[in-house]
Amino acid sequence: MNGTFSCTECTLKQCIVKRFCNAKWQALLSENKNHFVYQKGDYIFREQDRIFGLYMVYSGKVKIVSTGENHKEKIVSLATTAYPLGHWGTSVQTYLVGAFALDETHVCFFDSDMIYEAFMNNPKLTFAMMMFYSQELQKMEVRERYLSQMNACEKVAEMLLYLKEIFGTNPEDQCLNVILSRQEMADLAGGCPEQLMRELTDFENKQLIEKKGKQIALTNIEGLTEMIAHHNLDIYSNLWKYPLN
Amino acid sequence: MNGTFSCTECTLKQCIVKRFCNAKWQALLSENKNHFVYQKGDYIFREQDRIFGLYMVYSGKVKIVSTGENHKEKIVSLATTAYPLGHWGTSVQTYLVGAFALDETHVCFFDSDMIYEAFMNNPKLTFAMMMFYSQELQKMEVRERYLSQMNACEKVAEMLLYLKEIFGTNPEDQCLNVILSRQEMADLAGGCPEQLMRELTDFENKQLIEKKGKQIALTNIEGLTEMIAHHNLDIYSNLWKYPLN
DNA sequence: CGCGTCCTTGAACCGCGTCAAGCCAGGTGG
DNA sequence: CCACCTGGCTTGACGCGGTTCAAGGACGCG
Repeated sequence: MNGTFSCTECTLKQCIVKRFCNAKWQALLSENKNHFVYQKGDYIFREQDRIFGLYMVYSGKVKIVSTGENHKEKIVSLATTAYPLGHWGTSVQTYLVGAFALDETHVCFFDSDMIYEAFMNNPKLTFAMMMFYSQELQKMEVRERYLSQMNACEKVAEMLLYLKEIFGTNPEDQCLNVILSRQEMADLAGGCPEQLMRELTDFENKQLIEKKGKQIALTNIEGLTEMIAHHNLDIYSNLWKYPLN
Repeated sequence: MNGTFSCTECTLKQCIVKRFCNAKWQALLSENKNHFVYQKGDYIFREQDRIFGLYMVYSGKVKIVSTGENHKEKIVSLATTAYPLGHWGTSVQTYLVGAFALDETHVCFFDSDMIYEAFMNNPKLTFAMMMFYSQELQKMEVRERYLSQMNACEKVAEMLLYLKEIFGTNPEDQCLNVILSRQEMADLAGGCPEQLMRELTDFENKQLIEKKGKQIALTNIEGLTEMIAHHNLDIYSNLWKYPLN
């Protein structure tokens, strides 16, 4: 697919391009952008890949990963609709992280030259993008602190709430709208799958969650929140929300 | 001090304002900015303080901290000349982190209204600031991964190299150009002072460093780098450098 | 039906944080 | 000028949490 999705006709209200570009630039970007579709399990880009432009998620679910020794992965963040991917920059030429589709994912792609011109001609777009990065960085700083101070059980609780914040839950059965392997959940919580397992069964015994096959229902969100409240996360309620609302 | 330091006459080449504002805006900002001096031990701002504008470090040494339960601090980053402090934003009204002077520190302060106008009228300034945040965020993502995978000894090595990267070493005796308490080093490495101590004495026995009172001399930087190289930090060499050079 | 992959649980080891006690240095007051 | 005191530094011993290792179970697919 190429250029089949028009920005001017796009109904995505959160999109930063849609919101902060004037009509002329919306049309210009729309004409020249690409629209790609990735299947569950595809890499959108990998660590060390060259950067050619800016990816914006149109729909779907993405994990952002960084790989350590022995190919041990850490999921450093999650992305969905309206999130930029991989933090495009001009001085760093290659991605330091990888982006992986957890589900069928549609992305818009703006090549570097074009998006640079857009930034130069739409101050509000550049400003909004700066705000986005600035706020993500603030969150990350607080996150660095609490991840270093939480124990395994708290990290798992935090992970579940983070998943809920980004992908949401099904209102009917409270199930998370995403399916991850135990390994992936451990990569996100920052532990090993065995320990993750123990915490999950423990949570189930305490009736905080319910395991339904690969699905997880969050039956007591307040209970989970209380478990980690003492880490000075009163800011938690809006910590992981999309920052430009 | 107020308005005594003129941007137009400033010789600081790294300053983002100096580099990316036109002459007219340099003069305008210069007239209306404030210049503050903080002594060693002063807070520039604390967590939860209201945000009134943007701080830029003119000279000195600053630690950025986040506080957890029982007032346990984590140093989430360090800042020196030309670094913005606290990630000014319009939607978040209060700082999520605190900034603390480790040494006599001079800062320029631009109030929110003024800096907003500057951003709207100087696309290259906004763009450069966006790039700064974008790159800091990338570093932070990789950092989140390796901090979660390193053991105590590696974290201490990483901390020492980070200190060198930001504040540098004295070419004569290789001593770090900054003095921190054991507690602060532990807050930075993400451990307890006792463990930090053990690693430092261990490093000294291995002739990687030398303790000279409160000073620390890095006598074998390559050795320290090798200790953590297996964490896929080949990007380390420029990872913590000031990103806009 | 058989195989493979992931999930799950148990057991053992060990790294590191906690606690406690001694040490050293710098500051203060007699 | 020296004795005392206080706060940070240093080292040792202990115990717990979590990772690792190993084995059995469940599920899906050919």
